[in-house]
Amino acid sequence: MGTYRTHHCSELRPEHAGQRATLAGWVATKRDHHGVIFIDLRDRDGVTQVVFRPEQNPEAAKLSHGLRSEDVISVSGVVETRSEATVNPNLATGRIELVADALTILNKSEVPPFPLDDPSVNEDLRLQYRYLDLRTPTMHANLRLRHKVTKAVRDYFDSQGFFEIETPILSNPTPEGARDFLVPSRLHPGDFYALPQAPQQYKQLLQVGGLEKYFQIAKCFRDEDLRADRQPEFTQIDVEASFVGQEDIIALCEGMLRRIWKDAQGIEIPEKFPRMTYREAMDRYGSDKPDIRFGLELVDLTQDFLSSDFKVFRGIAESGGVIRALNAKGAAPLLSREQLKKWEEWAKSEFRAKGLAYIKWAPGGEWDSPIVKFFGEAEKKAIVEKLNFAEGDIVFFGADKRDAASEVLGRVRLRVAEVLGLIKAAGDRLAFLWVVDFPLLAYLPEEHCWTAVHHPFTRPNADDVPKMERGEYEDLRAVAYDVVLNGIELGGGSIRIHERDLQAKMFAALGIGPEEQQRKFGHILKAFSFGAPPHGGIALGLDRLVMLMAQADSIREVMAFPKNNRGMDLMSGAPLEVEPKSLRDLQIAVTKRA
RNA sequence: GGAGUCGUAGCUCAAUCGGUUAGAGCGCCGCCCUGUCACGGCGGAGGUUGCGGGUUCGAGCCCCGUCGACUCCGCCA
Repeated sequence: MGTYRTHHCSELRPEHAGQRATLAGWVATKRDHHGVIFIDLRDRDGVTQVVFRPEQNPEAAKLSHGLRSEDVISVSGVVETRSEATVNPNLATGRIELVADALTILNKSEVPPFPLDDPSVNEDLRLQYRYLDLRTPTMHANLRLRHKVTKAVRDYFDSQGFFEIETPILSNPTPEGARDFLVPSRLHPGDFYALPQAPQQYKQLLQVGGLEKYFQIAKCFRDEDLRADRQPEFTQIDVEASFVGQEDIIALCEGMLRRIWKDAQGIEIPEKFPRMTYREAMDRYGSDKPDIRFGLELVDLTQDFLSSDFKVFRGIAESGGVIRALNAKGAAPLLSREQLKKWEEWAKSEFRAKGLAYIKWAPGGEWDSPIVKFFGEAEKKAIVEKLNFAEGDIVFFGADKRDAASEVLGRVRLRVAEVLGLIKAAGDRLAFLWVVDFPLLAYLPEEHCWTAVHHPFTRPNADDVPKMERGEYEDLRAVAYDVVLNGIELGGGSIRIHERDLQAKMFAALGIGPEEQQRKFGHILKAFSFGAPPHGGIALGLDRLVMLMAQADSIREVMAFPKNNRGMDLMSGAPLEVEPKSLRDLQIAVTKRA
C-alpha cells in the first residue's frame, strides 16, 4: 500500500464494494451538476468514476467544483456498486464508483494546449508537448507494448542461452554505409568518435572473444534523412552466434518472433515462415520485400515483344532488357485517363522510369492506350492470355533492365493494391516471409566497381565461390537473408566470412587493396587471424516491429521522444548552438551557420 | 538536393466567382443545473488568415518570394 493510493484506476470492481480506497491520478473529465459532481479519474492503467455528494461530504464536494482537466489529485472514499441504470459498460470499472469523502489537490494544471488523444492534432504540437501527449491511452498502450516486446526478446534469448552484452556508443568512424554521427574528442583534439550505425563489428568480435551467443537491444545512429519509419537514432534487436549456419539463425529468429507475438499480444504466428529467393521476389513482385498478402504478380512478356512492331519494347527486349506487365484487375473504373497520366509522371519523376505504358479496358469500351496501336495480334493475344486481361482491367507495362523494370512495376503494384482496397481487405493478417539468396555484390556503374550489397564480411554461397574465384562477379549469391512482414523489412542478416583466404578473395572482388584493408578493417582482420569461429547473425528493427504490432503509421508513435522530420527534438530544441567555451575545449571552429 | 500536400481562433475545420463586420464544433471563462459518463441550458471572451512583397477600387482567396509541418524520391539496410 503506497503513500498516495491504495489501488490503480483500473482495479476496483463490485467485489470491492464497501471497502475504503484511495486513488491518485489526473482529472480526465468533470461533470458538475451543481450538486452531485462526477470526476473521471485517470492513471496509467485506467479510469474510475469518482462521485462527490455535497449532502454526505460537503468539504470534499465544495473543493471538487474547482477541479479542472489534468489537475493531479488524490481521493479517498468508499467503493459503491452502481445501480443497474447507471452502469457504464464502456468502462472496465463501470460497475462501481468511488464515493469521495476526502480530496487532495496535489497539483493544478494549466489548460492543455491541445485535446489529448485526438489523432487529428498536428504532430508538431504533440511533439512540442510530448509529456502531455504521452499521457494518452494510445501512447501508453504503444509504450506498454514496446516494453512487452523487449521483455519477450530478453526472456526468449535468455532461455536460448544468449548473453545480453552492451557495446560502445562512443565508437570508431566507419567509411562504409550510412553517414556517421561524429563526437569530437576533447582529450584528442581534432579526432572524433562515431556513434555506431549498428554494433556490427563488436558483435563479430564478441564471437572471436568466444562468447558464442550474443544479443542486445541496441541503440543505433545514422545521420541520414528521416522518414516515417526512419529516425536518426533507433533500436535494433541485434543477434550474433558462433557455430551456426543460415538454418540456425532462421529458426532462432522465427522462435523469437513467435515468442514476441505470443507474449505481447497473445497471438500465435506460424512456426515456419515461407521462403523466397531474392531473384523470385524481384521477378514476381518487383521488390526484395514483397507484400504477399495479395497477388497482382508481374508477368514476363519479353519473348512476345522480340518480334513486335513496337520498336521501343522490341529494342529493349533485344538488348537484354525485359518487358513486364501487371494486371490491375478491376481498376479501370477507378482510374481516369488523367489519373493514369499522373501515375506516369510519378513513375518518371520518382523512380526514373522511362515511362509507364498501360492499356485500360473500360467496361463496355475499347482498349484505351497510348501504345496499343503499335501492337500486333500476337502481342495482344499474349496480353489477354498471359495476364488474364479482361473488361474492367488496366495492364501496366515496365520495359527496362531486368530489375529496373520490375521495381517500377513493384511500386505500381503497391499503389494498385491501395486503390483496389486489397491492403485494407488484408486487415490484420500477418504475412511473414524470408527472402534468401541475396546478391553478394552490386555493380556501381558510375564508379566502375563492385560493392558489397550487405557488407564485406558477408559469406558467399559455397556454390558460387568458384565463380567468384574466376572473377565472374555477376549474380553471385550471398548467405544473406531478410525477414519481411506485410511488405516491410523487419530485419536482415548473414553468415559471415571467418577464413582469411576467403576474406582476401572478397576484398579482391571489391577492389580493396591490402593497404586499404588495413586502414579500414585492420583490427577486425587481425582479430580474425586468431581463430575466429564460424559465425553469423541477424538484426531486426525494434521500432518498425512495434509499429506494425501497434498498427501505427510511423515509428514516432512507438518512441517516447522522437525527432521530427528534420531531426529536431521540438520539446528540447535540440540540436542547439553551444557555448563558445565548449567549442574551445574541443578546438572546434564553426565556419558557417545556417 | 528534388517533388507533392498543407498552413484561417487554444484545437479541428468552413468561408461560393476576388466583394458587407472572417464563421462553426470542441475547448476556455461566467451564471444556472443533484445521477452524469462526449452531461445539459444560457451568456461571453478569443483572429497580424504563417511571414514579406505584388496585382486590384477591394485579397483568407490571384501572382512572386520566404518560413514551417508532413509524405515520398535521392540518401539510408
